[in-house]
Amino acid sequence: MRAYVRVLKQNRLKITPRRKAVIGIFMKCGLNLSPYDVYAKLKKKLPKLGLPTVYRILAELKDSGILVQSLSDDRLLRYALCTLPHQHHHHFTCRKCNRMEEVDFCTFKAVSRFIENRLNAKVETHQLQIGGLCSKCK
Amino acid sequence: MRAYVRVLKQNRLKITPRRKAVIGIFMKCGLNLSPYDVYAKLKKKLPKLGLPTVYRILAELKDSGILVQSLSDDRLLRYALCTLPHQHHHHFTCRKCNRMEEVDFCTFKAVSRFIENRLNAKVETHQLQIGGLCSKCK
DNA sequence: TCGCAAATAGAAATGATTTCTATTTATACC
DNA sequence: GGTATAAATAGAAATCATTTCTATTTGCGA
Ligand SMILES: [Mn+2]
Ligand SMILES: [Mn+2]
Ligand SMILES: [Zn+2]
Ligand SMILES: [Zn+2]
Repeated sequence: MRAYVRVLKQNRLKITPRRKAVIGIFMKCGLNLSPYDVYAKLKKKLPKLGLPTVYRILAELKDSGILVQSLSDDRLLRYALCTLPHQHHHHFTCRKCNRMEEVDFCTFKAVSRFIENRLNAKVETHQLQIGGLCSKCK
Repeated sequence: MRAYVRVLKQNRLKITPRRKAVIGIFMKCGLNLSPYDVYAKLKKKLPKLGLPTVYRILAELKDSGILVQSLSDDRLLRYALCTLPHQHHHHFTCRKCNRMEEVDFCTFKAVSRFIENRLNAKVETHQLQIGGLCSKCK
């Protein structure tokens, strides 16, 4: 939490109970969570919490690099903690427990070269979603 | 078009003017289109066309393998023609003209091995979105 | 401690997508 | 070519995740 507070300050975001609570939820369960998931998990401790606040905080934490947003098949918003901000990598998501893990390995350069040669295009971005079963769930 | 009609029949879908028109739009412009894009492009020729019909036809054509659905950052539905159905490959999308091109090259096996060794997880799926500028737009 | 910009709650709006139902249409069969 | 039937469609309405708005509260620098 100490480190996250530092990141909040770096980004000129005030250290509010809501923001700490949202980060706490992710630290505790380490899952891939939707805004409503976060809202539901915090509703007991913070009965006055509003859903728009959760949406805003999640977006801010993403912009700060604390969270990553995952594009899932259902096209709903989902976020998870990222421990390697500002460093190119990918994420593996368990389809059963929904846990997300860092994948600090990328072979995209070869694909990029293939595309630039074959299609004569300029490759700028790539995003990889990896799914399966984590060590606990398989 | 001939080939697409065959695919429709294989999937027990009737050959209707709407379905042919939707396929025709993709054949003509070859872009990555949202349901509303398709609707707008067809509204002149088919003034009575309804948006729910477009949504349904796009989903059917995707299920038949004629179209692929792309996950874009805005999380809206988007479809494009796929000429390599039932064959593992990826797609490159031009951020300027929105054209989509086949990328019949994949280096994911190495990433998969890395994950299985490092995380002791079972990798099942992967999806790759590639963006940049096509040969015409760059 | 005080003042103020930032953060929040709650209500409301938005807008993409889906559902529902009555009507129309493609096509298998004669 | 005509007919029966299930599939397809239009149009209205519902759904529901997400965003916007505004009055109130709060963190924190001075
Ligand atoms: Mn990460
Ligand atoms: Mn394809
Ligand atoms: Zn798991
Ligand atoms: Zn282009």
